Amino acid sequence: MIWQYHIHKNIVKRSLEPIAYNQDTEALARFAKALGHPTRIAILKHLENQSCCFTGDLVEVFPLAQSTVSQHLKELKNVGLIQGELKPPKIKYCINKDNWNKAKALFQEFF
Amino acid sequence: MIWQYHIHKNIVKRSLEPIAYNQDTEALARFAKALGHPTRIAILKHLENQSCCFTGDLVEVFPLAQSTVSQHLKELKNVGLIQGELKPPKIKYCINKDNWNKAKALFQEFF
DNA sequence: ATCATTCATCGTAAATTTACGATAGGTAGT
DNA sequence: ACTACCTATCGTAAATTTACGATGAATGAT
Repeated sequence: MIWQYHIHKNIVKRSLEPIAYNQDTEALARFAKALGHPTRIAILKHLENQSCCFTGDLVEVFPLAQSTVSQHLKELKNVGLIQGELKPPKIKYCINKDNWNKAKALFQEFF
Repeated sequence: MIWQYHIHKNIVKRSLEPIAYNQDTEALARFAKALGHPTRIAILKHLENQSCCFTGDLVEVFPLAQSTVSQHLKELKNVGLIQGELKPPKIKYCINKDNWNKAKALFQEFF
């Protein structure tokens, strides 16, 4: 049964170079990915109601560590759906209308 | 410097019980997550054009292993965005209109 | 019954995500 | 300068995702 050893040695060669999809497809997937966690959806819904809020507010709303909330905010910021404004000693987060509308348009076009 | 040992022994207690968000938030996040990969977006766009297609067609379109394409299809099927119909020896995949419209409505309401 | 075709599933490796506590940084007030 | 406050970042563990090749299951044809 020596062959078993060889069979289980299937080293996978991963295609390093990512597939180049068209711009809209990539953008839509990026937005969708950012929306792909209930906490982030909830954060955005909260921001839509309040228009703006501070990190601390969210930490009180969600039963999550402050660092975890911060991480979710970072992701939303990275795709551009929100933006932070320094209001010392706090940071005020708002929806980034431009990119919000971009995302909206992409989803509308898609569906 | 014995304390270093203890400092680095920060075992994380993960909150096992997931947060209960409201139904729509969960559903929207689930759909968004499924759309959160460019390949899956591309597959759905393809299905919108063709109305339907076979797994094999997609394997030719994308530079991905057959098993990988199949896995993406499975995820789309799991959230209900597509459905498969046996057309031996192939399987014909189409968009699931009901759930597609459900997703559409959730995104529209959200934006 | 056997074979070819088509696709799903298994097993696995690497990468990424998600959560936490601990720590660092930046600003306002004392 | 020191302190208090708020938030970002670091380091890490566990879970999940994404990719592959190999295998298995189901059907139609020979």
